[in-house]
Amino acid sequence: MLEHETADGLVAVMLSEVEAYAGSIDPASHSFRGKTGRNAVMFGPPGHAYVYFTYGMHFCANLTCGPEGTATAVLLRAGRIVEGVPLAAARRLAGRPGARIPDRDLARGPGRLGQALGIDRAQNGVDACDPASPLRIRAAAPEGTPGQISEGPRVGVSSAADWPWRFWRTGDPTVSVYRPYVPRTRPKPVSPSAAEDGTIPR
DNA sequence: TGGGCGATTGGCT
DNA sequence: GCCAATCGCCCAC
Repeated sequence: MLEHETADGLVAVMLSEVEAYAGSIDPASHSFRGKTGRNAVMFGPPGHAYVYFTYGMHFCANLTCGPEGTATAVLLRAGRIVEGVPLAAARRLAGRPGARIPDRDLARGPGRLGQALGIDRAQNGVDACDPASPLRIRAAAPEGTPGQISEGPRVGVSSAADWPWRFWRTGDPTVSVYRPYVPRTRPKPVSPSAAEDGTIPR
């Protein structure tokens, strides 16, 4: 379980889905090509939050897990909000007047989970194992039947997509919908004639 | 230094 | 099912 406490209140999430990323040996990992300003936290000690901004609008959270220097982490893909549901819903609905979101969808997906918890750049690098940290892991008794964990390919990665490093609670309705990687279609041609004569490269 | 594209999402056809 | 939104990262030039 993970919780984030801000001036607005506290939101806690029981994680239902994660993905593993393995540093320099994993072509799909942000840390595959070495240490940069963005991924520096991944190279640090375990138990810290690695937050990245993607698609111009989403903050996704990871927890580093391997020894310092290994740049291994788990992406927090989905979970069930167990505390602070009204606050999580308010964050998810901001800018969308009239919309309604089922509770189970509040943190169903990495971008949604980040928004529901109020995660942003300020949490990058914080020690989630420190009880005094605003963003911290919380011990929780396992729910349901032990051993009900499924595994499968990771979502949205363009390389090593077949590595079965996504793990989720079998049958949990808060697990995100799987979408296989699909290459983006190229931007529309700069001129109709260029498109017709096939000079636009794939 | 420029431009393609991403560990995504929500709205519309 | 398809596509726009939106911006920072990072590789290639």
